Amino acid sequence: MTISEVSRRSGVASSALRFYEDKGLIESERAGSGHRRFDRSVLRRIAFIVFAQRVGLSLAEIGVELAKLPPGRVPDRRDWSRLSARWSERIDERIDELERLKSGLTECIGCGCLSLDRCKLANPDDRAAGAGPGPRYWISGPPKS
Amino acid sequence: MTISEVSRRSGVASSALRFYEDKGLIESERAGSGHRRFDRSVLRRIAFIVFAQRVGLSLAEIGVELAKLPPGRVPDRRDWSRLSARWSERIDERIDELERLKSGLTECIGCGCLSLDRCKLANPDDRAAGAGPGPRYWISGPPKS
DNA sequence: CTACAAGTTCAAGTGAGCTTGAAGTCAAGG
DNA sequence: CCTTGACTTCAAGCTCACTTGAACTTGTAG
Repeated sequence: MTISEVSRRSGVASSALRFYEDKGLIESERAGSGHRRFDRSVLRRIAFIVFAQRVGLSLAEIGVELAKLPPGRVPDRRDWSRLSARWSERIDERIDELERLKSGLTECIGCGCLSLDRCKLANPDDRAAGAGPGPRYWISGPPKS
Repeated sequence: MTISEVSRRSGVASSALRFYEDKGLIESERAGSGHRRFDRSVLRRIAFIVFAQRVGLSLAEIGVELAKLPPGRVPDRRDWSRLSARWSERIDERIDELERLKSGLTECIGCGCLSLDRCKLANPDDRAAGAGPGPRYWISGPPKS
């Protein structure tokens, strides 16, 4: 398939596909002309990438996951489901967080408890500031996750 | 409170606080020295900002929400809960999406259906590509949301 | 008075995830 | 032969959410 066909069928812009290839997330061969030719199996890979992004993984993390697929052959159902297993956890964690946020939103911001340095919801690890850059460690802890 | 105290109590870096003030998300007065002095109520505002970010709102969207708070007085419980109401929807949508992703992950990527231009899960609006930049319209539809 | 920490502004840098533009190549149709 | 359009590379640009650095002023402790 040409890059434009892959783009059309996947909904991902050609520029993004080249970008992904650059990053090693997908592969292609070259026609004599130098044009990319993609195998149909790339569509499933792209699907995985798109899904994983929605789940909240970075492209780097997605790359790590994709690297676990068997090299040299087209991955089958079981290869994919092995990868998928780790997602479920991730998704559940995220859902849990959202549930916590939802209740915190009424129980915590609505009431008077939200002093931020006290509130268990906002600050579950009781961390002081300065333990890292910006607010991004908040609520779900340091980004080992 | 000084900026460093707000930073310590909120867990948000001073630079981020200045950034938020620049963006109009928080306010301060100035001591004779030109140093910022924050009212205690800013902590709740910051809490709201941090929470809202975790829920997935951009700072711009958060600004719009915060602008709905009554001007000229410290917001009370009811002011906050009015804002919060719209969150619940947003959170629920996001949870729904994650649930869909979770099932799609086993039902769709695991099996053979994931052709991306067909799969209802990946492409619920049956959109062709080219309808926008990048893969970001995927799965949850165009960003009117 | 001297340090020094903490504050200020403003400009520039960072990283993620792409997009856009310039300049050029290649294949097919008229 | 000429145009058109799809492709190529490479560099630069963009948005978001901040961070960092330079240069400077203020407040506090000894």
